[in-house]
Amino acid sequence: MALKHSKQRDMIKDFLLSRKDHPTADVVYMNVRLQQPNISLGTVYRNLTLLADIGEIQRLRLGDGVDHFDADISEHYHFICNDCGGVIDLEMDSISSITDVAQKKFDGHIAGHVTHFHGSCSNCLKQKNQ
Amino acid sequence: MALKHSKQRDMIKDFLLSRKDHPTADVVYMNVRLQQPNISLGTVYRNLTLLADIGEIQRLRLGDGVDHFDADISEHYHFICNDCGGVIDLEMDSISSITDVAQKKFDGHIAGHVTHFHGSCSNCLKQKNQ
DNA sequence: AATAAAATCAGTAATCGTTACTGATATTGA
DNA sequence: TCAATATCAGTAACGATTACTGATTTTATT
Repeated sequence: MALKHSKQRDMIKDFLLSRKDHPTADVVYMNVRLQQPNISLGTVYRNLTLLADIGEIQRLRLGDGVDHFDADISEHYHFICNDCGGVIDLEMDSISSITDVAQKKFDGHIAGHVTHFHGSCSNCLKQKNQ
Repeated sequence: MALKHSKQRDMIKDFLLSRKDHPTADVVYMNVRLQQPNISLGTVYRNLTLLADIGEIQRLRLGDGVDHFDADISEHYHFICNDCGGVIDLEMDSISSITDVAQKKFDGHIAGHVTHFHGSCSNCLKQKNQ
């Protein structure tokens, strides 16, 4: 039952730590394979799921049908560009009070919320205005 | 190019209107099939997508890997029970100001947000306390 | 260091939700 | 009534993810 150390898991975590763009399992696979050519896609999926389960990384479901992964587990919010599909971390004040707003008239217990924002990133805005 | 009327599309929309629990495509399929036994699952998917595209229904991505559909297109928020998986409409004050909070330090354009809440519904809370 | 239990692996097959294709059918404007 | 075409049922294909299998690593114990 105890977790054993694995080189593959380390490489996956290290790769995620090196990226700020929240890659998908497939992107992780393609990149880790550069250093570890015979790693299996199943290993990537298994370790991403394991790392997310033990809380070392975050699994992001941003509505594009593909899971993204983020080694930054601090509470923060994401922006998805409708035009280029890019994912960007947002620097913003806390909105955790929305949980209280939702709790007010609800008789169950609200443990948390999932929020992300969408629109056009500054790069795509520039391109449109030309 | 013009949209033609279809009995199947009507039945799908009517079924969605009759439900408050945001069913998945498969649930729509199983139920509409009771009245229209030879309807195809592809037809259900195609019409759900079409209805969502023209804004007559809402497609909900709640993080469980399956799309849910809602004939109520007014702005409202959803609660997903971590225990039973049920989806419930929340009655709550507007939180649309979170878009402004996110916009403040962001140089792209934020068009909107996607939010849902999770925790334990009142039914599951009761069962745990027994 | 040698050993043994078991976690992890690579490789591959299977699953699941969804989409695309095809020839037949239904709807609609003329 | 007719022709154009949107929609259909049925089925095959797809992409993301998970499960399976026998081989390999890791790790605690000698």
